[in-house]
Amino acid sequence: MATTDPERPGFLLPLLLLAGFRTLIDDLHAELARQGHTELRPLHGFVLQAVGVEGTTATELGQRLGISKQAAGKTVDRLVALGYLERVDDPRDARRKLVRTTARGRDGLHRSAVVFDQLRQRWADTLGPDRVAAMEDDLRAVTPANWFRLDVPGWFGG
Amino acid sequence: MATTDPERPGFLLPLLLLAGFRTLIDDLHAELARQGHTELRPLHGFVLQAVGVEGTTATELGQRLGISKQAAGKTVDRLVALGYLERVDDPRDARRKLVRTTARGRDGLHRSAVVFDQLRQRWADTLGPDRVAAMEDDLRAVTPANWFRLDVPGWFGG
DNA sequence: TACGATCGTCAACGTGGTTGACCAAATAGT
DNA sequence: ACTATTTGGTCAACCACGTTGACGATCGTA
Repeated sequence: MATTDPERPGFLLPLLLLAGFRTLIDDLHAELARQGHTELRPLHGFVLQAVGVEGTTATELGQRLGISKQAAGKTVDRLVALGYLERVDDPRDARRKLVRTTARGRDGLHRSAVVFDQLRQRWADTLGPDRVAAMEDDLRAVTPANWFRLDVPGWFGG
Repeated sequence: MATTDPERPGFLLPLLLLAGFRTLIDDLHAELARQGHTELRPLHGFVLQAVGVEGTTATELGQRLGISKQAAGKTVDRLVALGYLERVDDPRDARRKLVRTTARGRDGLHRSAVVFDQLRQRWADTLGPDRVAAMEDDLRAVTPANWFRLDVPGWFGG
């Protein structure tokens, strides 16, 4: 039975994980803003990623993000208004409306991937590539696989 | 100039950090609910922690959490309604209203600390104590020190 | 004493989440 | 072929959390 090291109380771990997440996301969006994507919010990037290049429907998007289809629809509305997504009628099913990324959406998506790679590289430069890889492997070992719930605002707040 | 390993794209790192954070917080609140604190939301635990055992004012709480005093006041309202906080007039300054934890609040705070220690221990059992410590040290090295902004819902969503 | 800074609160609003209800369209069953 | 059920999208009402602006009440100070 190991006792708790008073130097390393358990509550620090989640704070550090959140700080790491937030640092990456803030750095990403600072850089995206510099590259012209000033309106993009953290949430939007994840939604864009979830829509992907093939497109989806609002209902399916909701399932992917772990939120209701109504919430997904609202977020799509906003991203449509911002010019990142578009709705297209599905010729094979008049009920469905396909949600697709626009050229601007794909640009944001591509730039995000590039910046994320750069940020990871920056961490690797600071910590060493093996330490970053170890962190990823360790986190994978203690978190459910293929996890992707994006209802962060509602989850955290309530 | 290192190139990006296609096996380890940069966007995975923030997802894993978020997943780690969320896993810990979800496990904490599942256990707290089991111990009688069913109404506590993730945000509330942090607010409780920020109030501390000495108490504060809404304005100071807002500064600690990185949110406006109005937002802090609203959250205090909710935690008062839930029985975790109480407001007391400051006898030395009629403008100020001290926010203090109730007995129930202190109970939740204490249980949270215990559960967080247990969860960290569980990670140490899985990964090895050195790996958890390394993760903490590494995260500390790449995040701003003494960071504590808790405006997560508004930050992420917008 | 009068003035400026501070504390708490009220009001209005934006954003993201929920559930319930509903219509239209596709699919399944008799 | 005609119902009956399921499915996709939207509208409406609501809650939680954040924002800014305004405004009394109180404190500290010039």
